[in-house]
Amino acid sequence: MRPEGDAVPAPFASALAGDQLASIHRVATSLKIDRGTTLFSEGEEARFVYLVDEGIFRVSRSGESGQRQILAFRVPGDVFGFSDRGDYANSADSVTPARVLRIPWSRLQQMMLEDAQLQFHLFEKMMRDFRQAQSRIVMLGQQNTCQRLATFLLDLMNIPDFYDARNSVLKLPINRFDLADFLGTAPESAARAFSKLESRGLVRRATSRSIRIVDPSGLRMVRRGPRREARAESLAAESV
Amino acid sequence: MRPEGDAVPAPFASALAGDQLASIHRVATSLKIDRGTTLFSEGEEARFVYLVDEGIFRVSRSGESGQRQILAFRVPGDVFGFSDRGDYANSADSVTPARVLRIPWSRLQQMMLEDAQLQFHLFEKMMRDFRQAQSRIVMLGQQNTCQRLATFLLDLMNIPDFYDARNSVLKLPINRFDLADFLGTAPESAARAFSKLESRGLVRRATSRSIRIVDPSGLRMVRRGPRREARAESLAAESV
DNA sequence: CGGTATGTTGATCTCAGTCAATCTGGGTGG
DNA sequence: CCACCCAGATTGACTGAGATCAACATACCG
Repeated sequence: MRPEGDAVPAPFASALAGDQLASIHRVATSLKIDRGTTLFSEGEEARFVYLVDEGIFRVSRSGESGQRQILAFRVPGDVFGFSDRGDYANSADSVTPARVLRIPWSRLQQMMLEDAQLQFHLFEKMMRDFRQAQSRIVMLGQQNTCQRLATFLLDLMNIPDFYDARNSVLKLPINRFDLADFLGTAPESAARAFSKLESRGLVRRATSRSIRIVDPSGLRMVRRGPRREARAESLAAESV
Repeated sequence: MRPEGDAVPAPFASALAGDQLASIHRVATSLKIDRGTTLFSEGEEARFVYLVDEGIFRVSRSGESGQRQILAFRVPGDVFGFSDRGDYANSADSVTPARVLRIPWSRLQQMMLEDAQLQFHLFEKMMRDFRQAQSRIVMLGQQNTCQRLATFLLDLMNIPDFYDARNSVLKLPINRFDLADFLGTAPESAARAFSKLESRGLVRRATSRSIRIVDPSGLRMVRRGPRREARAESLAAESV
């Protein structure tokens, strides 16, 4: 069993081999995307799959009552937009200026059947996304707001684009509204969670988009939650 | 866009073709499993993938503090036990007496690379599981306990094994503890949610494992939640 | 028939959602 | 260049859904 195991972020785990990327390029279109662009919406006919080249995308699903759940953020190397019986099950918009490869699903499907190796890469990507989704189920089912925020911050810290480990400065790619919809909380609760982590000396807010990570292992403690059995009192003094 | 769309349950969506099943049988072992048997636990070396033949399995992940989140129940036709960098990320136990095909992952991997069609079937299964996981993210992130229970019941109603549509009787395959860990609530909250649905005349509890579905469309209303805009008062009277 | 595990209900408390009131920083027009 | 504006962020006060603790009911099983 691996010991502590912060999840390895998807983009760095398995990139496509050069020739596979090349064959994808032959059927794909490279697109420059402005910030805030909607690539597709739930219920639309799913004709394209997208491979992120640069930038960040937000994959979300909305209930009829205005609630929105952000399912995942997609960063370079990630693939999204697979069809659910012909239609998109989710929506996707860019959070930053971005560049993607837009791949016709019919062509990709064809290529997957012809190139089992390529298909296997995509299978592994899908497996990773599945794992990631499962981790989010645990987060939403078991953790309180502070723990969720700690989890989110620790996940981001694995991505060099966002975390300057030298200065312990973490750049947040999203605003509080998106963060709240990702964590499944109200924006106010997200802000309060930041306050709490700050008052415990684990992080320090510089701007709303940039924080200093003061105590990473403290963050990991928060994520794990208080030990229920055996010396629960050591961390039970929540009321600081 | 499809209109109302209760999700099609996994096992009936795409079964493996006969010859593919046959080739899997050649490398797999069919196992009879007693109720309550642990197939594997988180962190163990992931040497086998499992295909459910009969019975129900529980896939779960546990935090250090004793909390357990049930990620999914697996029913006949479902595949589970894929490795996360060599190890199982989750645990799996049988909830009923069961029968599975145990497939060595190395052999399956090999077969997937040789038979792109077979691999594609597994890819589609994985995609469906991924979708299912995303739906659970939405459930846990956005819905209250009653809505979660309604969602669960409606999902079960799509599986003929559990739902006798003729008599509107739904068999629950699990106890309240498992249900609670699945819904991400306390067992008491699950019981209270049942009470509430019953007091609203949507279901009737026969035994703790068998309920009569009185008003399916009412259940769907609960799942959707109150319309926030436009005539919110029509359903806002929660305090019955 | 006890006896234990499960299920339900009641009472209380806590966390997080809601509403409202500032506070802040970045962008704009004068 | 500066005053203003406004969306986003934070904090406070209040409230409600759900967790927790405790009591009781029921069912299952030897």
